Amino acid sequence: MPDGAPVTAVEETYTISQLAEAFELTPRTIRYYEDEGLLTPRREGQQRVYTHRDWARLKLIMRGKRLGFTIAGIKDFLDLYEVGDAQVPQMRFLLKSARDRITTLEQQLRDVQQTLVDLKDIESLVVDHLAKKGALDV
Amino acid sequence: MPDGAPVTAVEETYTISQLAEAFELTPRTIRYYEDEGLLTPRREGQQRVYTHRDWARLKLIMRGKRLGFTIAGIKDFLDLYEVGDAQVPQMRFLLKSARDRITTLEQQLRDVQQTLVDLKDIESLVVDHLAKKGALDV
DNA sequence: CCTTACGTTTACGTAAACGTAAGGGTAGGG
DNA sequence: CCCTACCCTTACGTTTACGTAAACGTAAGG
Repeated sequence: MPDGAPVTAVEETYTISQLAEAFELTPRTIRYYEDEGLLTPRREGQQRVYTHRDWARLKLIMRGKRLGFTIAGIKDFLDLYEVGDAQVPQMRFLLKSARDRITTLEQQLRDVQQTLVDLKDIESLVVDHLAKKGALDV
Repeated sequence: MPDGAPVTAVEETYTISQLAEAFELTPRTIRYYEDEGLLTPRREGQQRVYTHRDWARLKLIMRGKRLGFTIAGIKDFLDLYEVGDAQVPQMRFLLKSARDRITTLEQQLRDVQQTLVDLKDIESLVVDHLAKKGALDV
């Protein structure tokens, strides 16, 4: 190992369109998330430079979207992951936020499970119906 | 029991504002759902008359909203419950819809569960932090 | 008869989450 | 040097899911 080589590898970075393609978004959308404070990429001149940290955040953002959260809701959620450097009153606030969100997620969990039960009932009902009609291929 | 009494009780009905209060919606919202084809109440003169069937549909609508579905998505979902009187091609379509929706719901289930794990981690992390700082009351 | 409380329709307003176009900068390749 | 392919900002357009206001009908109560 040559002298003076950095201990940590040079961090891998991404352009906006690389991120866009990876997450099947448009650059416009990613800039929008920045406007809303969900991402804060470094700048090189005018260009945005994204790191694996932004990548991770985008994964959380996409998950939040699949759960039907609003962008503002996702922002609050992301803030919860930044607990490290918070003072006591701020941490109390975060704790309450986290617990509130846990409550609604537990409701959502029940809703998803019940809906899955309903849909599977419907599915077998339809399959039976089709079977009787002689349209046998499930 | 006097002669000629109806076998089935007179069906209980609701006004729009009764439904609105029960589900914490506004009448405007309920009329909107009608515009979008989610509800089709009977009319008495000009007034809408809702039955327990509409009540049940509204419960499903609210669940769909908690799951982050769009109104159009909820409409498709409600249609699945109306399988009874469908012809074979229509039933094939419904079957595919149901299965698609099951797939995304199973993804949503995983998302909810993972997010709950994350949030509970964060919660205990914050609690520990507060404990160390002497702010002991959990 | 007048007010209050409900219901109705029609229609414009609004917030959220982007899409889309206009106009311009920069780096590399032929 | 020009073209292509990116990047940027600014700003107006669009869809969804209602809110809100106007203008009116009707039945009950004082």
